[in-house]
Amino acid sequence: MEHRIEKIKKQLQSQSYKLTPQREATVLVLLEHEEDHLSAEDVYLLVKEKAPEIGLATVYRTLELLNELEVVDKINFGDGVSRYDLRKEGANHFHHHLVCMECGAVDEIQEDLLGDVESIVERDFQFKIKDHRLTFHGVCHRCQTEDTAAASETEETEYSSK
Amino acid sequence: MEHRIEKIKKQLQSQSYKLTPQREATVLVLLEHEEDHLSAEDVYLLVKEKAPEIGLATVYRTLELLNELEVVDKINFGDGVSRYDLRKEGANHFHHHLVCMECGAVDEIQEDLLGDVESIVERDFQFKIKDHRLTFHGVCHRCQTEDTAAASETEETEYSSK
DNA sequence: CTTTCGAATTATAATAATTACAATCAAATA
DNA sequence: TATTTGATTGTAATTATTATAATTCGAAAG
Repeated sequence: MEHRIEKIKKQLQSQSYKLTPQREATVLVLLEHEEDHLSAEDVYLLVKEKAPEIGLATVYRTLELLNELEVVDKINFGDGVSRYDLRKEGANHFHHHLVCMECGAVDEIQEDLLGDVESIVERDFQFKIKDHRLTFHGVCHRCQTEDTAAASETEETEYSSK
Repeated sequence: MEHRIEKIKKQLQSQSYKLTPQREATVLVLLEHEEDHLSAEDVYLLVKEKAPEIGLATVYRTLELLNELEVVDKINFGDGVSRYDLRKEGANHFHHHLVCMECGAVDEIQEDLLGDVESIVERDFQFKIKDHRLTFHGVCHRCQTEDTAAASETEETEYSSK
């Protein structure tokens, strides 16, 4: 964990940015919640526990910066907020997502899967691919088994969808 | 063109919704701009030309309704606004997009391409896929040829997301 | 060690997208 | 015709995000 912060620090410094305490706290929160898909507001609240004096605008700016450095990916699942997802170590492509339409859970797929598709697209459309976003919407394995077992118990979603 | 409106009308009626003049004007605008990826605001301005008395809230509501009926797909390219994309006639899956990081153009891919990938995902993750979103970010064929022509014009290829 | 300078941060204000609200209107029904 | 129901309107409210201006911090120079 420690060396990942070091690495990010070097990335920042290579572009003459600094790893300020606020930025460090933000990165720490992201590392500790690698599995989740936090919104800027979520990150803000969590960082505040470590560094209560931080401002929301700083969190936005830090996330923006980390996005430019490709440390995090900004993603939108259509619920009105942007979420920030830490890129896996050594990953050269953005991972994919499975969004459950019933419980709201978001699972990740680390495997590439798109290699062939990308070759086809680059050839047929003469489009130089730099990045991709692939999200499947459907029913996760948890909800499938629940559904067959207990008919339809209203399940609260993970995200507070306004 | 006329029969597509008829079809949408029937879809509405089958769920006991009505094709009101405002809804009809909105659908018409969508049909006339099938190639584009309009935001709610864009649609509003265009519909106003046909039906000046329409309100923005009605446009939002109509688009929401059409989205539920799967007549349009709501999509977000990360620029802060939702865009509404008419589903091709007879299409049973949402089409894919190529977003150019240089000129901002958005091209569409109608071919499926994901059949194999979806089989793998459904099997390996026991995830029942209902819908998908696939977007490639990169450089479109137009910008590629421009780039090679005027190779050393601007070194800056940074993509300002806003 | 002190001064200086520029980047970073803060609180707050502004903007932009979207949704909620309350009154009005229109078609459908009795 | 009177009543009910659903749709629309303009506006207000809410939410996410970005811009601003003043302040602080930290490294480099003296």
